[in-house]
Amino acid sequence: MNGVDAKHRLSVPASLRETIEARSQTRELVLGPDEHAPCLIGYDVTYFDRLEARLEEEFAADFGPGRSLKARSVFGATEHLKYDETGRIILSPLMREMGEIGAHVVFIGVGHHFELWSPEQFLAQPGQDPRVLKLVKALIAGRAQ
Amino acid sequence: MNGVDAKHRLSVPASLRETIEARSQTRELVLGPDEHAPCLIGYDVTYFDRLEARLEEEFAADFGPGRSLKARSVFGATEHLKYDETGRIILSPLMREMGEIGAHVVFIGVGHHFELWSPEQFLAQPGQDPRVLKLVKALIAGRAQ
DNA sequence: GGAACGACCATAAAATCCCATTGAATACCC
DNA sequence: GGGTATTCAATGGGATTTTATGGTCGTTCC
Repeated sequence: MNGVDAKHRLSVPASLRETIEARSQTRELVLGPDEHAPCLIGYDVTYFDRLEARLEEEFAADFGPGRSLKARSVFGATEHLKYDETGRIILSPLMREMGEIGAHVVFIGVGHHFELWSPEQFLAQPGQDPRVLKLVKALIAGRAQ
Repeated sequence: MNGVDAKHRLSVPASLRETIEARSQTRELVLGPDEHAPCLIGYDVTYFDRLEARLEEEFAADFGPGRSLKARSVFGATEHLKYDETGRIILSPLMREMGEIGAHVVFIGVGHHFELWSPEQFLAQPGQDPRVLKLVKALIAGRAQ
């Protein structure tokens, strides 16, 4: 669990940075809303580019309204973020709103992408692994002191 | 959300300028009406060229009324705009009219293109992410003071 | 003349960089 | 093994730069 400071800066965990750099050869990541849960979803730029290409292909000859709607819902609220030498990104108001992000954030690695949760939202989510829940609870308790 | 001043100047967000310049090596963008939504749609010039080529392909040897109708609806009222050192474009009366643009504008990046909305029109559009809506509402409220 | 437009300069706020500190995990050595 | 250096991740805070935007001053074209 990492903190979000008064300047809305957030340290991306070093381990995550490592995999991002290995995959994309950049210090960038793409962040956007998750479609189904109150959290943010992030990936390296190569994965984003593949999504983009797929959509482009799918709607190749389609200048119609379907394209516009779909594209907007998929990409409309994503941001490309570079992190600096110390590994920090800045969370925009939009991201903070969509992820319901407060003073702390939980990073959850999920295979090819990762999720960003407010600890409270994470705990409130039904069907979580009790072991993970226990860990997050412990982390929150630690911060509370 | 960026403001449109009394001279109808509008700052293009720096992040968008960056991708435009990376893709097209120019400080230009193409702006036109969206076919199906009350907003403007913008591209870098290379994407515009690709759209043109795609249309050319689709209608190959067909010079009938369908082609010109489509061409008109896609390219009919577009403008090539250069932005200056400070990143501002000037919105013509036509653009302001077609996009129903008033004192403020919402930029939405959508993969290879972007959209320009009047905040009010954006809110009125069905199927939007409620979290984005909430933020835009807050921005409008903030500007209203 | 004067309205519209463009090239500049000015400024406040926000983003970004840079250095310092904390603190935990690891390596090292006796 | 116990205690102590060392490394590096995470973070705090100030300095610096960039962004968005307001304003001024010529120019051009009716």
